[in-house]
Amino acid sequence: MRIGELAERAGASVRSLRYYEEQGLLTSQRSPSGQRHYDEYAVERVLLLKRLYAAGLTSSVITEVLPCTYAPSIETNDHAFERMTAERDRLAAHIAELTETLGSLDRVIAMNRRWRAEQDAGSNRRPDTATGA
Amino acid sequence: MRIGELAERAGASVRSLRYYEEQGLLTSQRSPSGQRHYDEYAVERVLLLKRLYAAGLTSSVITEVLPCTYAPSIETNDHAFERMTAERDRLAAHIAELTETLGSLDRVIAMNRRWRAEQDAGSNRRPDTATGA
DNA sequence: CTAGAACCTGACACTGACGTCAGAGGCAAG
DNA sequence: CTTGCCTCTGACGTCAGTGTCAGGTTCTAG
Repeated sequence: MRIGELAERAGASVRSLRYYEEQGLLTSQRSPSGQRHYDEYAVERVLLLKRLYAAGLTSSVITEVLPCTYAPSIETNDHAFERMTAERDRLAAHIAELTETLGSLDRVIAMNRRWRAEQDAGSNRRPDTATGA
Repeated sequence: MRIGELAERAGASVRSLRYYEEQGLLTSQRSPSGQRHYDEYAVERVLLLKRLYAAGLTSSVITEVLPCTYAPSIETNDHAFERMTAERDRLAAHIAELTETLGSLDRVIAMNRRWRAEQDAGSNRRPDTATGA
């Protein structure tokens, strides 16, 4: 399949796919005329890349980590494996933090709901202390 | 307290604090000479700002949302409240996605662990299909 | 064959939350 | 008064992923 189809099927822009290749994250077979051709695996691969990007990994980090998911030769893998687990932990911590923030938002929302309920009951304290920050 | 102390106590850079003020997210009393002075509440406020930024909110979104946590007059609040709940939902969805990604990483790590266990048992299939992407 | 769509490389633009530097003024201690 | 640290404004730099435009080639349908 060519780049346009891959882009559509993986939900990425053509520009992004070329960028991923430029970063060494995606490979392609080139036709004699220079056009990129991909196999079916590429779709999954791009989806994974998108997820890793969404998880806050940078191109270079993904570069370090990808060998883990691709060609698991023990040699290339030692560093990649370490990096992978490190990023896993970082992500887990980040999720925990976001979950706390979600809790803060929920508290603020709850307080506002209460205020809206007593709309004209004339209570007016500062909610700052309720953010849990 | 002056900006340097606030920065230290809130774990932000001086540059960031000035930026927050520029974005209308943080206010300060100015001394006659123009120096910024903050009260105790500012620390909490900056911590909240940091969390919101970490949650992926942009300055303009925080601007829309902040009235909710600050001066809950019903008027300013209507839009802010909507935006707040919308952002809450967005954050929840994002956390869900990150959690899935975490699962993907865990699967990849688990596979790698197995490979490392059978180090020389000569099995060599592609792990691509195990990413769950 | 020909029109139009898709592709190529290369390069510059943009966004957003800062870092950082420049040049100038404020402020407490010796 | 001076030394040294803190602060001020203003402006430009950075990073990373992507949009977008330019100018040219390649594929495909009619």
